[in-house]
Amino acid sequence: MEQLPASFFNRSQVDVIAAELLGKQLVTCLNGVITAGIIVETEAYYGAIDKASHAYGGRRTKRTETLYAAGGTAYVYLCYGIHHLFNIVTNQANIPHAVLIRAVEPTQGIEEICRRMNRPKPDYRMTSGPGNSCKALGINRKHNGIDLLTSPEIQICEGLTIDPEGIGTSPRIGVDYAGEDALLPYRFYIKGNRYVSGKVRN
DNA sequence: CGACCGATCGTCT
DNA sequence: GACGATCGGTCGA
Repeated sequence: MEQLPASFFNRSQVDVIAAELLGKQLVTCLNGVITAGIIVETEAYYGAIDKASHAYGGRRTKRTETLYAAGGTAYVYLCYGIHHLFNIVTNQANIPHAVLIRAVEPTQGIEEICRRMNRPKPDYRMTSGPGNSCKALGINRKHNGIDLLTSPEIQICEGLTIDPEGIGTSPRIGVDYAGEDALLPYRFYIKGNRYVSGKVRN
């Protein structure tokens, strides 16, 4: 499987990257077990100028430091004390853009994914939502800061080509605190895909 | 269905 | 000491 090059992640428009990540494959290899899925839902976070971003206003803390790494770095953090959320840092170093992976459609290692999610058989809810996607693919805070271009554990690879008309957009989910920035159309998803989270799927 | 609520903890104030 | 870029269960209609 062919990995995406650094030039894909180093670009300056994170919303364009978020849309183009739809259809790509997110692959993990943990203890020799491969699990993978097609990315079907993403959100773009525009860094310093985006009130919904952890790096709004150039905010730099121990946690957000990862966002300032070069494009292609993994940013993983714990949300609500329970869920891990996986992001891909984009743009050049010191520009804290990131794409949140909100849902994937499983393609490899489905039995292992069922085991991790404690389900007897495959179910479209298994990998719907950012917390579930992380758990299903075995991603956790240990992966924060790793370079996706060279890591043996997590890779982003070529996948399906998605027709622009098959892509839906909407405001981002769960960012009401961001004022007017909560309205920006920075959520992207594959229209009609079963694994897309939330109500808006078409 | 939709609305509500509890779980649970790292991070920042 | 407060608060989430969430999830799954429960309750009522």
